[in-house]
Amino acid sequence: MKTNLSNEVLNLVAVRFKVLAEPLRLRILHTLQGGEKSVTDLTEMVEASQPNVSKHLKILQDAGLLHRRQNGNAVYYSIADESIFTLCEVVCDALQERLKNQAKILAFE
Amino acid sequence: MKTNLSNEVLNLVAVRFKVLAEPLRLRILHTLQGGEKSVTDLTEMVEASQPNVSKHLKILQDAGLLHRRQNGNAVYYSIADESIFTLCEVVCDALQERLKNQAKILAFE
DNA sequence: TGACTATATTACTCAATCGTTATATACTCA
DNA sequence: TGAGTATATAACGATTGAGTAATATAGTCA
Repeated sequence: MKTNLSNEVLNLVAVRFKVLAEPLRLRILHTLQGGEKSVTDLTEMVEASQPNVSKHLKILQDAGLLHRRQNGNAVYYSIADESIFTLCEVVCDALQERLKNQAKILAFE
Repeated sequence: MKTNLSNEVLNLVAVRFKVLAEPLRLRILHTLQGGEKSVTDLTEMVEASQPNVSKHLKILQDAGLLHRRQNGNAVYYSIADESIFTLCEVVCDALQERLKNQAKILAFE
């Protein structure tokens, strides 16, 4: 990536990161990695209140990360953008690398 | 990534995303992609106040993203974790993909 | 040492956002 | 239609974080 990113693009990227910067939203996304879930399912699985889950689902959907499907009384959400898992993976790898280096430094002192 | 991420790990990932969720910090990182810069240089290049830049530099350094080198009166910062550029790239690609699909949908309606 | 420069820190204001409680909306089924 | 269930929304209190202005710290050089 040698591109010269404009401020506008960086703003959009920041917005995307902001959406992913909430533990509960990450938990929701991670849960949905197991496939489509209803709001009730999610509410139980992520152990949060229903209004709170609904609010975060809206944020994730507005960001284009989730797909919404209504069936009768229930609403089902699923992952619309798989790139988020790549992002999490890259972050996890970087964090592991960092911890490994810190451990190395500690061992030498 | 089929791993079952614990809440603790997701919290750490969220923290990392939070660090990257500020336009000014992204601008600083992007500027540093051109190589090590002093605080004064950065302050001019990202067009922000010196105290503000210093504050964000501290946040980025605490997160392990930047390396700090002091030479006399000046302090030089450089990228310590290249993975951030991968992250930005993945986000940019996803945003482009999304826009492309939206354009396609508009064209058919 | 004293003036100057570079960087960091503190105290403050303002805006954004999380989670909660209460309530609204909308679908289903008897 | 009316009761019951599922989801969304509104209003609120509390916290967090960005940017600024003022100041502290620390290095350089005459």
